[in-house]
Amino acid sequence: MMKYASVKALYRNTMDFIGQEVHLEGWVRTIRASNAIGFIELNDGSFFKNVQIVFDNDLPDFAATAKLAVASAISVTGRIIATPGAKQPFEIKASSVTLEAGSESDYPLQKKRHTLEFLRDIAHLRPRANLFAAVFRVRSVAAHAINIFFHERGFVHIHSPIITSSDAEGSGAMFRVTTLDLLNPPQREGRVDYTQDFFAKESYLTVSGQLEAEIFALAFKNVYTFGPTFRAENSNTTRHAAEFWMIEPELAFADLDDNIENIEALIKYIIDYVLGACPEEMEFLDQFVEKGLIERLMQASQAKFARLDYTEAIAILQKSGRDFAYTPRWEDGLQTEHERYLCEEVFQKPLFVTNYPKDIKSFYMRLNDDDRTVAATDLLVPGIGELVGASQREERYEVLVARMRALGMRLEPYWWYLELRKYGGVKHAGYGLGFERLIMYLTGVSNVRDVIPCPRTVGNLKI
RNA sequence: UCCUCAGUAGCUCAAUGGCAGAGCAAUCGGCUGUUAACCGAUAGGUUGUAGGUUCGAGUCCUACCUGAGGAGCCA
Repeated sequence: MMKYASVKALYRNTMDFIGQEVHLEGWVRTIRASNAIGFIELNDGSFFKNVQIVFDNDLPDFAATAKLAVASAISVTGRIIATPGAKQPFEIKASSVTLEAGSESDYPLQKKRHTLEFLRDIAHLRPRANLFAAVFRVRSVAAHAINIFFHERGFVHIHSPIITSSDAEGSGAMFRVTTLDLLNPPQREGRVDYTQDFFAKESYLTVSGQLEAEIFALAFKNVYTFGPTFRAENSNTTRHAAEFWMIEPELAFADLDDNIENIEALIKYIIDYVLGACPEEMEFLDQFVEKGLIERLMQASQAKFARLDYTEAIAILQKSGRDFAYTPRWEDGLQTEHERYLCEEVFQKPLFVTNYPKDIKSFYMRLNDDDRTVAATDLLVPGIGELVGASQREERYEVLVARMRALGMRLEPYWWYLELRKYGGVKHAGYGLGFERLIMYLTGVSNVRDVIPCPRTVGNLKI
């Protein structure tokens, strides 16, 4: 009895299929043929690996099949044969091969290593390359792991808004959202009159869902957001995209220590989940992208993350004897070279740096008793740098207002944020986890443009 | 935005200031078990763009464009 089979099912339950006739549909990854026998490697998208289809000149349209172009879509009927001793554990002896959609000879993906730069130029085809097949399945599985982690712990998933009227953190340039005619905008007293814009005020794409998440943390206790965020900064590095995804949990009745515990548990959960669910993908990444990747992740999952007070971090840097391009100074914060030294050389594992100077951190972070630092932490991981930015939030109304005034912020746009402090505004804490940076950490891929389906960076919006 | 490096065939790369080439891919042919298959042949070029130096520029100079890496900013 013939049945449809996914390639994943064939690999995961091979014994159930041996000797059976099955039907598959997928795309030709490679094909090679002589005048009497040929081999197709078929990928159906269900699994990282391909299945080998064998066809010989008993097939009525053998000659046409042997000339199939790479990337052609076909459906195949055939019998599963065990092939002990061969590179693949089993193969399919085809009794029929039907062309579903042809391909052309100028298909750019070859059976050889391509540069990442070239593959970025063909972003519409690169998911068919092994590297991206691995990366984007890991990305999907990691996203799922995050949702499971939080739901198992009773967190409520909040869909925070994409369009916002406030510059949430005072951080980063924002993309303006408008329906005004840019060639002839309405004006009033020499300036653009945004009261005539769609929302009757200035509006932007969000740079963070945090402030809105706080609203819901003070109703549901534990919440998280998981969605796109936008930064219009003119930054061009391997770690920055203009559009990226962020996970922003917010925990009420929680302080910085509770926050840190949650972060560490989340990251270990994701690592374990991905290693368990994507063994083929991780094996490939370990072999071709970063040697020792799996070992590195397993160690991170088992070891306790390091913790270091910021003031002590500066002292370590100053005593290191290293010739840094930027001399470590307490009031200047940590430069990339400082973070790398601490994380990759001193501790050699994920590292929480805590209690940063208030003057280099955002207004909403809770002031410590020393009056010069805030209850904030960055999680630094080897190879990536800052993976998570976290803080306990300033829940004391008067302290928050004083801080905002000191920074010259207008209070009016934040009226609701301040009001949260008036009505049962308990201590609470939260963090932002950059999802693309997490995927880089999990896959060993070193450029953010290669872990996001359609990357947006300065001057680059291809697809 | 700043610094550095690089742009030559579809891809990856050669070419001392002196005839623009190879491997892979493609196309055609051969081959009965391949798995980055193999063997033979064919085709493929405004050397990123615009100027300049020179008898002569892929090569040297200037500007610009594009890409990459690093820094700043950040997740």
